[in-house]
Formats: sequence, C-alpha cells, structure tokens
Amino acid sequence: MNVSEIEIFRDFIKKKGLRYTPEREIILKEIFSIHDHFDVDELYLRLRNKGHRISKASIYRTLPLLIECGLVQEVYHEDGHMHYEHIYGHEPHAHFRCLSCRRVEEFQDPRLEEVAQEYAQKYGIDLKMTRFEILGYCANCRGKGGL
Amino acid sequence: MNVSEIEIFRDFIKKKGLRYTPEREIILKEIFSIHDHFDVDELYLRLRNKGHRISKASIYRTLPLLIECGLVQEVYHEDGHMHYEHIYGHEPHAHFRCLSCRRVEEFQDPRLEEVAQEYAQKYGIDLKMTRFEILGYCANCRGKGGL
DNA sequence: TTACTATTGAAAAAAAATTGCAATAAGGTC
DNA sequence: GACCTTATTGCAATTTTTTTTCAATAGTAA
Ligand SMILES: [Mn+2]
Ligand SMILES: [Mn+2]
Ligand SMILES: [Zn+2]
Ligand SMILES: [Zn+2]
Repeated sequence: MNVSEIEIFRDFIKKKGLRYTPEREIILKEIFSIHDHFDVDELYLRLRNKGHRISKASIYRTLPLLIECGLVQEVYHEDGHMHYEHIYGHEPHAHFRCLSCRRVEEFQDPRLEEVAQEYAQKYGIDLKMTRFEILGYCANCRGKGGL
Repeated sequence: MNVSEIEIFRDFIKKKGLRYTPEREIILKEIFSIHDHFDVDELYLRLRNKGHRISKASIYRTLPLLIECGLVQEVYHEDGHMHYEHIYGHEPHAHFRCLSCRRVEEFQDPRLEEVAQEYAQKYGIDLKMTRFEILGYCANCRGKGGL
C-alpha cells in the first residue's frame, strides 16, 4: 500500500477546508487494500470484520470525496447498487461484463483514451474520467439460452 | 414513429412465450416518442398525463424486456436512479456528462465500436451492447470552482 | 486551552426497485 | 364465440439503497 494516495486525499481534504479524520483515512486505506470491484456493503462488512465501527453513513459521505479527488471511481451499477474501484496507480481500463454469469473482465485499449482526449480537447472540456463498458455473453455462457 | 420496433417487441415477447399486452405496447410507444434520456418517473408521469393508468410496477417489469431485446438501453446512473434511452434506429453513440451543470452531450466515434468488436471477437463474446461515458466539466462550467 | 464548527454514529426518512396477491385478460383449443 | 389455463396487471406492502437529521464528539486554528 503506497502512501501517496493518503497524501493526495489529505491534501484534497485540507484544500477544501475539511477535516482529515481517522474514519476517512481508514476508509481510504481499506479501499486501496481491495484489489477488486466492491460495493458499499462489502466495504462496510470488511471494515466491521477488522473491528472498525465505521457507519455506512460515513462510507456514503466519504465515497463522493474520494471520487472527486480522483482516487476512486464508480465502475458499474448492478443489482440495484453501485460498484466501485480505486483507480489511483492503475492504468485506465475498460470492463466487459457477462450478462449471464456476471463475470467482469478488465482490458485496456489506447484508442479509448484517445477518443476521450480528442473529444475533450475539441469542446474545451476539463476531462475527469471515462468509463467504457462492454455487455454481452462470455464464451462459456453464450448459446446457453441467455440467462 | 416507425412500426418496426413494435414488430420486434411483439416477436420477442411471443418467442419467449409471454403475452403481448396493451400496457407493454403503450410503454414501448411512449419510450419511442421520447427523443431524449428518461427515467422511470418521467416515463410514468408522461403516460399518466396522457390518461394511461399504467403502474410503475409495470414499467419496472417491462424495461428489462425492452433491454433484453435490444430496443432500450441503460444510459447512466445519476441522482440515485437509472436513466434510459431507446436505441433501435439510432447509431451507437457515447455520452459526455458535465459534472457541474449535468448537461449530457452525445457523440459518435467509430473507434469505440471497433474496440468492442475486436474484444468480443478475441474472446468469443456474444456482444450485446457497449457504453462509453466521458465525465468532466464542460466549457461553460470549467474553472467555476467545481460544483 | 478555548472556541468554532465539521464530522460522526444511530436512527429516521426518503427514494428506488421488487414482490405478493387477487382480479383480469391474453391467447390457445374446442 | 365459449372455455380454459396461466401470464399480467394495479395496488399495496416490502425490501433495498441512499440521504438526512441531530446530538455528541473531535479536528484545527488561535
Ligand atoms: Mn476495474
Ligand atoms: Mn443517448
Ligand atoms: Zn458468462
Ligand atoms: Zn457544465
């Protein structure tokens, strides 16, 4: 676990005139220890299992801050709730999701960033993030009659 | 309003052994009369204002069917709920969303489809849909201090 | 230390989506 | 058309997700 995401978060919090609390740091650290996509409930349970008594309200309040400073991203909405991932220190990547087995695969392609950059440049946009998703049936699931 | 989406939907419903009801057709027609992104509540209110007494439950039950047969798509999740659009008869397109004014712009780029096709081919995926989103601050909003 | 005020957890509330159920009606068969 | 089977409907209740309220706590600057 690198220390730089902590510095980034603290600087961001300070610059906004907010307060850097233990709860915020614990949430940040936990998120960067998850090397997968996660949702609020998973994060909450993980913290809880480690003995932390951090409320879901605090998680819901902290996530937007982490997203705003570019450390975390909403990845996809599935089963009625959002799924997240930490992104600092990772190359931007796209996601394939199987509509049947719900497997999620990541992949990269420089053309995706290119398209985003060019569009941002053309319209004077301050680009914050991109999301590219492919939905379909994986090789194992295709032909098995959909769901 | 083309008739072909109706045929597609009816064929799909029949092939699944389901029943083609007036409610389902009314929902379909209404969706194809909205030339914009919409959410469940907007759709419900539009139907209601036209005198239809279609329940939200029916809308929530019908949307997955329309998505499954490729007529409708989830576009983005914002303000805690999903937003949709009809896609039949439209070129695949990407979305830019301004994080400040929430404006949504559409644009096309053949490279996006290329990337998706190539990935699907490579891994034997039965591709159903792709979603490409750019998030950032539009030319009007940038520099105005974020939110 | 003191003062100010942002943050917290817990509970309540709000919002979104799903489900149970009795009445209805689609659509196949005669 | 009449009849039968069973999917679908609206409504209300429920579940799930997210936000908000509020009193207690605690971060930060002076
Ligand atoms: Mn990922
Ligand atoms: Mn669109
Ligand atoms: Zn699969
Ligand atoms: Zn804007």
